[in-house]
Amino acid sequence: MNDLSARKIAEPAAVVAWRRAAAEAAATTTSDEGALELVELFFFAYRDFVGDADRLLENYGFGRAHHRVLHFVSRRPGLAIAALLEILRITKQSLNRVLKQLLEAGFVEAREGVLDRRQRLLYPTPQGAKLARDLAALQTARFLKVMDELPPAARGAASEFLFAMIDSDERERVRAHLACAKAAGAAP
Amino acid sequence: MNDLSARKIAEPAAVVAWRRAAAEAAATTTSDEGALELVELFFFAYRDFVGDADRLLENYGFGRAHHRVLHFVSRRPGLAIAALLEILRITKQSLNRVLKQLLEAGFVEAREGVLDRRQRLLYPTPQGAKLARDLAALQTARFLKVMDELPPAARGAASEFLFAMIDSDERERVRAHLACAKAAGAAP
DNA sequence: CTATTTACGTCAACTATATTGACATAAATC
DNA sequence: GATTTATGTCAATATAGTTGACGTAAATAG
Repeated sequence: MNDLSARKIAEPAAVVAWRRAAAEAAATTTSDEGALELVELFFFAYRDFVGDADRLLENYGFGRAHHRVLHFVSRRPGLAIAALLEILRITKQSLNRVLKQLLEAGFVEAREGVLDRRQRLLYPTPQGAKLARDLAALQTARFLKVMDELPPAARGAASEFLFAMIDSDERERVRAHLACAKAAGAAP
Repeated sequence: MNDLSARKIAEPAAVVAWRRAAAEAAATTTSDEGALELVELFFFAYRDFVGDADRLLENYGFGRAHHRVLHFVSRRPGLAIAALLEILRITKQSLNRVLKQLLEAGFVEAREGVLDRRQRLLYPTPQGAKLARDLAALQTARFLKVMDELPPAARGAASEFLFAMIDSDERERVRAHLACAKAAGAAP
């Protein structure tokens, strides 16, 4: 029932039907009704997207908050507290509780900054890096499957679409952040 | 700074640069690194997407939970409790707190089911319908702006992409739900 | 060199959203 | 008449967040 290889064969009926409906709805311009559908689709898509990781996190006694911290620390090793707070948009008090747990459990470690010794730069431990990879694998698997299901022409569009959904005054920051993460990920 | 009309002219630099990068990254197949970027873009996009509504909800002393209930009740008037619980994937105890507040504040009303008198069918009051419209307007505005920024060929792809992101065994349900909401919305 | 600012930690009280578990009621159904 | 179903409710608990106040060490401005 949950077999991935079977899905490709068993499921396209809904996808095909949807593709037709979507194409009709968005043929020329997007209507208000079409936009309302997108609102709901976005809600359902995000719900299922985070659901994958939630189930794995339970085994470690962690929640979504831990996941987000571990993810961004792993993607950007050497991240300072302030930078992390800005990404997550939470208060330092809220971060501190989950971060402390990750530090104590040995999934993240903090090193004194070399340029600025007030900073505590965050790094994943080997254990933390492994969990981050496992979590990321679940989520990238969903995207890779989606890309496989989508017609090739629509693949780049997904990325453009998501980027356009971000507040315009935040996009540069996000782009810089992604570039930084890409550089960090390429090294080891 | 937050002027919508100005954005169209002031902002496309980032969008254009991104479009090129996205096209390159997803030219043939989507790599693991590309999928990781999508994971983060999805996070940031959702964060900003719900942020709009959050600010409006504050004026009413409501939170996201109230928003979700009000949204689905407004989109599907006559929704039964059990159906709403399945959509939201929360427990009835959790729903009850939020729903009670919406009922007391006069944004939602419950009527006894005619076919099954055990059911409490939920309807938005005129006041609730107005708030739901205002909230939806914020979110559809974001989508409409995005669709405007995107090349026409990419517009249908957004909908397809989001639909494909939903758990495959949930898609039929979502599709049915959307069809129902569309029918309800078309009437008045 | 002193004064201020910055980066961070921490204690405390509180809110919002969710959970599990147990029990209650009325209506529908077998 | 017995059971299942749709819903409500009380209680305890967990998670994730908030505001506000205060502390400390290091960087930086005067």
